[in-house]
Amino acid sequence: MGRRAAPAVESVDRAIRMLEVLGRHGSGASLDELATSLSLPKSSLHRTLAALRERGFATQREDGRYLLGPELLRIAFDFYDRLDVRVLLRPTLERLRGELNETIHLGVLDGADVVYVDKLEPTQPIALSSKVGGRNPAHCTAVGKALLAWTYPTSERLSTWAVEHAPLAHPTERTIDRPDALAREMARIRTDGFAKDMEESEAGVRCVAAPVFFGADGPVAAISISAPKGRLPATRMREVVRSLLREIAATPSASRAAG
Amino acid sequence: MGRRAAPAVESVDRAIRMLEVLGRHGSGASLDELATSLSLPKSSLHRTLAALRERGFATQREDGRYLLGPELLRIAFDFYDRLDVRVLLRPTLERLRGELNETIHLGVLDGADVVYVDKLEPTQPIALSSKVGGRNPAHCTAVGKALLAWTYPTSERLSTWAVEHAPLAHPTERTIDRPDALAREMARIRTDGFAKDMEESEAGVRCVAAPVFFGADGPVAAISISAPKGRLPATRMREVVRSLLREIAATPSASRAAG
DNA sequence: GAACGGCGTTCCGCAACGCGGAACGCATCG
DNA sequence: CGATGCGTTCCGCGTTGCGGAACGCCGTTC
Repeated sequence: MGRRAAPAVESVDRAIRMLEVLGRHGSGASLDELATSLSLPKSSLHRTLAALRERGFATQREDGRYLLGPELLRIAFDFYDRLDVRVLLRPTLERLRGELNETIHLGVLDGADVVYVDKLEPTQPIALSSKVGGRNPAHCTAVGKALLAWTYPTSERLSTWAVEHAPLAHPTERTIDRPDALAREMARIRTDGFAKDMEESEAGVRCVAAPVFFGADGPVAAISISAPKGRLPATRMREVVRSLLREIAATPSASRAAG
Repeated sequence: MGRRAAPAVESVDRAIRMLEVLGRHGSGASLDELATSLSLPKSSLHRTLAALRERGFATQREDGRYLLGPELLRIAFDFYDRLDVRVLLRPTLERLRGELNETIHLGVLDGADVVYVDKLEPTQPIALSSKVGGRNPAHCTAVGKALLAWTYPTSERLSTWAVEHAPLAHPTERTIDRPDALAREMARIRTDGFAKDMEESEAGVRCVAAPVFFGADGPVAAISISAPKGRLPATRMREVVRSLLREIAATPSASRAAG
């Protein structure tokens, strides 16, 4: 960990570091634990903790240990609920379209389906039938697979999903719907960090997709780029994936928080 | 809202107020919006926001608007995941046993069942068969009903739960298992703020229970007090409920966050 | 195309505010 | 009963955060 520049407001910076430590202690942290892990004198900690307590960002158990407060949780859950992914990701989608000039989709998971919440079309002539509000089976689209891979991050949880929504549709001969093959595909997606759709939902159409997280465990949405097979040979596909991942990484809050 | 005493650390207090405002704007707040809603000069805001940004508690969109940052969400979700309800609520359970000298249970919801994660026994002779780790159908116990009422806060969501876990057990003649009656019971529980079990899971045993929230939307656990019918006539039941609600309210973070 | 308004950002001098060492109060333990 | 370990309080020093004012960069207006 490199040297950090002087914080803009020291007391605020300290307060946040305290919250980070408190967050790691599900059953509370003692003043001393905080003092050693933050290398701060107890009196300073105590003062700042008082400020946090006043606003419900920290609480104190009767035995003295400090906990993360309910207000912080409330604010986070609340914000998460009203996150407007469409507004937040619009600039990113536009940059991607500008760079690649292909169809860009933004989708979320709803049961067995993906629902498209936004779509940008390229200037080149192309007619993909999807539209905002439309649905597709999750397991045969890139957006859907990207969402599934991180929403159900183990084979067990994925297969629970699969049996709940069986039978899985099979729109093309390349659709992956066998449970074991699907599980392997998901594992691969998690390793790679993105999902592909090689004509699995529509003959002649390829897509790549990657999830956006906004700080949560599971993905909030996924972004995909779709194009006719002829415009997405393996080499261009790699470039497109690189652009996609770079733009997501450059979007405030979008990429997965560091573990 | 009454006059607030001088905050322990002004800059920290301001930072928190900023986070609260940011949390209300799912698609970002402009500097001016923050300035007016917090009555602070823009230069001060700017400085503090820089500190928040450095730690990922705020981010800025390319158009300048400020958002709640991913680190705050991460910390909150993370803490919530490792919340140790048993440790956190032990003191509360002990106070309740001290006050009432009855059996106290702490339970969480798991599918169709409640699972008891803690239990305190009274000094008076009584043998309730439950034990830590044990299970009971949720819909016929006070703990379970308290959890269901707020986990599935509408009749629709409750009936989804009910069909998923049908058929519902019917251990005593007073068990409520008809869907419409169950929905009415849940509505009543939400209005009252607590659940009763009038010999619905075991003949001769009454319970009351209330949920604990820890800042989230849904309850994390519920606390119940159980006693033979003879020791819980209507009048004592009211007292017991009052104690229960009071102790939960007095427990840091436990009660529902203000909307 | 000059003037304007609205936005986020930077500067800087004043003093308020946060800083931390030291002492305190209160438990528990040997 | 002294020793230890905890959270808490005090207080004088000087660093740090404060906010008014000015800046730079857009789009809009006339």
